[in-house]
Amino acid sequence: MNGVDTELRQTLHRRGLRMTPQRQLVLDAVAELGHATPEAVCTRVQETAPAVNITTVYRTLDLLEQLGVVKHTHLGHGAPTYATSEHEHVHLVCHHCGRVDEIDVAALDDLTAALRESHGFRLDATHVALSGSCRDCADRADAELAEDAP
Amino acid sequence: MNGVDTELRQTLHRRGLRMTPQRQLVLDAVAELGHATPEAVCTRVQETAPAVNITTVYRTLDLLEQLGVVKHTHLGHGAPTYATSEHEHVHLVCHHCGRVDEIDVAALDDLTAALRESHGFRLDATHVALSGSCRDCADRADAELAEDAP
DNA sequence: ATCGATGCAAAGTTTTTGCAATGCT
DNA sequence: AGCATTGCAAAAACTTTGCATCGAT
Repeated sequence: MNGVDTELRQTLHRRGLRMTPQRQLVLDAVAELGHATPEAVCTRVQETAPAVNITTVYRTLDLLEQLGVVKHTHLGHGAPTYATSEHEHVHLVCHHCGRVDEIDVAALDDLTAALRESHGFRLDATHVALSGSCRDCADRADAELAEDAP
Repeated sequence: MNGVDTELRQTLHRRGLRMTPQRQLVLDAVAELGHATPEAVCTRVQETAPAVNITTVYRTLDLLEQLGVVKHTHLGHGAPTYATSEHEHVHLVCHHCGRVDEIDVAALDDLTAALRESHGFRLDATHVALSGSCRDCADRADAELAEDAP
């Protein structure tokens, strides 16, 4: 029924690990939520299975990441967020309003190539968010500046 | 004697705030350490003044940041790191070995311009680290792959 | 003398760990 | 049945808050 779950079951079996309801639910939650904190994943999972402990969510997220099924991203402030590996993108986080936009990884291709050439550094563009001001907050800041010194 | 401290004293006075030994020490520690966690700053400060509490370090770092004297950066994993505003650079963090390199902000100028044009997003390149593999870890990973499939 | 700054202790958040009980295969 | 997985509780890591005391101006 769910291709992602079937794939996960097989991946687990290959390593002698087991498929459990909790793991299904966590993976489903991550896939649905797009990019979610462990806390958010837990809340979502508990809507279906209230008994699932947040400890299990943390452990499952770690496991799924080791298996390459999900990846976490640091948005800058508090908790990391998890998303399925297919859903990879670069995050633009506004540190004024907290808004998160997503852009294509290709936007960093030039930078990736340059860093590799100049420093031997292999950039993982999806692992960190880029921080700054979104259009709205930047415009608002500009407007306020204009008031002070017209 | 120390220009940074004198400047700080004046900045504080403008807002009716006070210059204290603790604030001097915290600022000095941040300047010396380059990019340091609150914990590391505290340790450094306590080498000179053992009585200084980590609470004060947190409070002082927040204050110094509000004043624009220091800025914090999220390196990806645990605690944020603080550096003086003059010392701004982009961090390259290896998530295999934890190594942190610094590169010039200019390396992201093209990206900054592109994001601003395409999304109205004003990138603050110094606020987040770029994550990936450093040259050594990448080479090591390549070598191991070559062993498995020669 | 005033009022901001500090230290201490305690609590809040987020994440990890140990261990007995559970349940997948 | 065997052993991975889970839940619970406790600890660890990181940060914030309340309050009485201290000290810069």
